[in-house]
Amino acid sequence: MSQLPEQSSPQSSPQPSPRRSEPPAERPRRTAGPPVPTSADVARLAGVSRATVSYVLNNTSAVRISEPTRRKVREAAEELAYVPHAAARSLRAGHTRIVLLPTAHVPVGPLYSRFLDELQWALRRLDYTVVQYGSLGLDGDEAARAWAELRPVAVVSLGEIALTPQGVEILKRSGAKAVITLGPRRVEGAHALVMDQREIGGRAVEHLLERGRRRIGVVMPEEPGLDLFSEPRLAGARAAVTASSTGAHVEPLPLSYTEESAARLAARWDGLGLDAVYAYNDEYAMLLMRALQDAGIAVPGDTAVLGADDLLLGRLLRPRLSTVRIDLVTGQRLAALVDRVVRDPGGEPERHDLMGARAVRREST
Amino acid sequence: MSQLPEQSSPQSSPQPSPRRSEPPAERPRRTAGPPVPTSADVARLAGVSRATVSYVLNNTSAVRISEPTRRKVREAAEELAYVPHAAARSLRAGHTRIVLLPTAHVPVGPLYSRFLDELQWALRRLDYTVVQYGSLGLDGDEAARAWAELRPVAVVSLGEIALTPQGVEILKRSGAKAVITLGPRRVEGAHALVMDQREIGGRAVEHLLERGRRRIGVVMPEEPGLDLFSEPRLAGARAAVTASSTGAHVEPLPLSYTEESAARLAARWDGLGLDAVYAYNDEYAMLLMRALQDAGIAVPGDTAVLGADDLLLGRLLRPRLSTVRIDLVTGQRLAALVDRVVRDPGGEPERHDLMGARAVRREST
DNA sequence: TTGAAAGCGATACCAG
DNA sequence: CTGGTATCGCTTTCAA
Repeated sequence: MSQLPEQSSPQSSPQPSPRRSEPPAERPRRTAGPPVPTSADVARLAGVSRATVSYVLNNTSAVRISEPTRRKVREAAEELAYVPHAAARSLRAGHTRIVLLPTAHVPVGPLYSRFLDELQWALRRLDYTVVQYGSLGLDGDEAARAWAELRPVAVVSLGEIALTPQGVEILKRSGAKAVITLGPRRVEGAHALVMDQREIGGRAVEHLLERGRRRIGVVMPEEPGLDLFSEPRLAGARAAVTASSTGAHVEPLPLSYTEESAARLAARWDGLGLDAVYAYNDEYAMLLMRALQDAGIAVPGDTAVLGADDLLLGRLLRPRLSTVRIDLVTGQRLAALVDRVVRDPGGEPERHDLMGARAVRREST
Repeated sequence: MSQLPEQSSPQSSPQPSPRRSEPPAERPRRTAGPPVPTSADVARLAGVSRATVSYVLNNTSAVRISEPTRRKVREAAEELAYVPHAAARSLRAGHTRIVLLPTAHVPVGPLYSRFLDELQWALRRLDYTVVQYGSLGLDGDEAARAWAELRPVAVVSLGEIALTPQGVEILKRSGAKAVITLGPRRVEGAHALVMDQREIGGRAVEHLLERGRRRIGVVMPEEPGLDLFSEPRLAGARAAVTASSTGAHVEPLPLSYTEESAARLAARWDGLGLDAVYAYNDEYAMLLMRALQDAGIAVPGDTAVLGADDLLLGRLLRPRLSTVRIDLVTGQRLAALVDRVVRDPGGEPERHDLMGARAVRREST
């Protein structure tokens, strides 16, 4: 089974007087395949102790190892293609450097993608191991428990999975120094950073009010998972109307991302008596705008259409799509924040505004 | 620094006469915070042994535990919010159920997103732990080593990170049962499934030839990372031209995803003498089509424009965008494949065609 | 400068 | 039916 000579007889090197009962030479734990080299294998090949191997490979500064020894160890490691076992290491260390990012859906949109890329890159530079944990179809506590098994030092929830206060508690008790919500949800039972989606809805409505519109539709995507974003945006829209004391009206408009759904909505548009619509984001806005135009409704003449995300594609339509531009925090800044919280978990849950939003008028409003 | 009483003075308690050198009450391994409960804690609270705890919590069938004991254990676990330590478990077990998906960029496009969601979901149902490992800015072997540290049972590379034959070797020697490339690259040194991007370019050109076009531009995105996809698509386009023996011509057209770049390309369009363009995907196609129209070039009159991915948004432009529809393998099928290879790693590296592509004519060609 | 050995947490043997 | 206990791979004192 094992082809490595030194594995064939574990007790070949005569042990003067084995106090403990000799295990009967059976170790077929690994279902098959060549055995994975361990630091002990490296030590054996290099003719040194495991401790020395560890010192060399980790460049331990507290200890001086002769250069020849170092080379022998490195060469042995190279030859065996030795890769340290992260689980064993972190078990021993008592902690990991894992930053866990739960993901349900891969977040949509180039904005989010870029942000994620930045975040990962910055965290890696801070020597964290970034792990996105696929959590599709797990509910709150179930998910939290699954994440906790990995003993991450930090969890940055992008908001696609509902993180409950109990979930946060589970994570913290499993050793997570930082649990950070980055999304539409309010602060949970613990450390959390808020990316307030309401601001987007607010800016959208303010813009439409400035343009003189008073009966405002707000598109609510029917796709699952998006309500975490769309609900707060609607709330923000409502708040903005109230604050404006213009007596304007906000009307939620369910819409799914298909041409049929858009056409159906457009068909009953006249009956709705709206003079503007904030369409959740640019994609829904483009879809709806086309449907409205096809139904003979003039944009922005009869109805203003406003998106969000400032996609390049929105500029390709005629009229060019007005939008709410979202300035996300840079991944680098968030990474720094994660690092700070990890190093000093004591602080109170802070509320950071990680997002700015402002309307960009083009031609559709 | 630490506010925990037992931490305040490590050597304060006088040591009477310990038989063994008493570890001086110091275990500040965990930098601070409440200690994470272990199965030993659960055992203590429940008044049983750790073994029993393990049996109960894992529903070990080979052993019968009385119902009262079970309840005690469960309650203790609940009370302590006990979560098993994945590292310890897999260390003991000698293997993990981790399927590692390296990610550099979050893949763009709804097609890919849906596919990833499906894959994750299906793998979870097969009881794998899906981990996306952020690998931005790691080169081949470096990345492979980092992945290998987690001892994944399988690695499914979506093709954003260049996986070298050595990388594959490293992974396999670290115990990975299945290493699967799913992308434009050819089969590596090991198990690999091929998603041949050339087919897309091929279908695109065939469609344009059928429509009577002979001088065909092929957009090559200048964005980094995309060349892994665009190069094979171009190769496929060339192959299709050759196979057709129409004497048609293919012209690569560098383009970056900005209006300026598109405008610049459109400005020199007449000089290029092309009567069709396959624009990599729908997004680039939409961008270019608008630029061409703004430059007074008729689509499809003067030039046919073809995208790929069949995005909904392509139908919103006028003329509606023709496209190459890509039928990706379902995540479920790939998950099953992963599972099969994991269970029987012996088989030869297979080459599966995981993708179909066909042109969909709308109005732009 | 190097080596021996104690554990980190969970599991699965083998006695009782 | 339950409880010791050896073990996985690695780091880190402590001794030599």
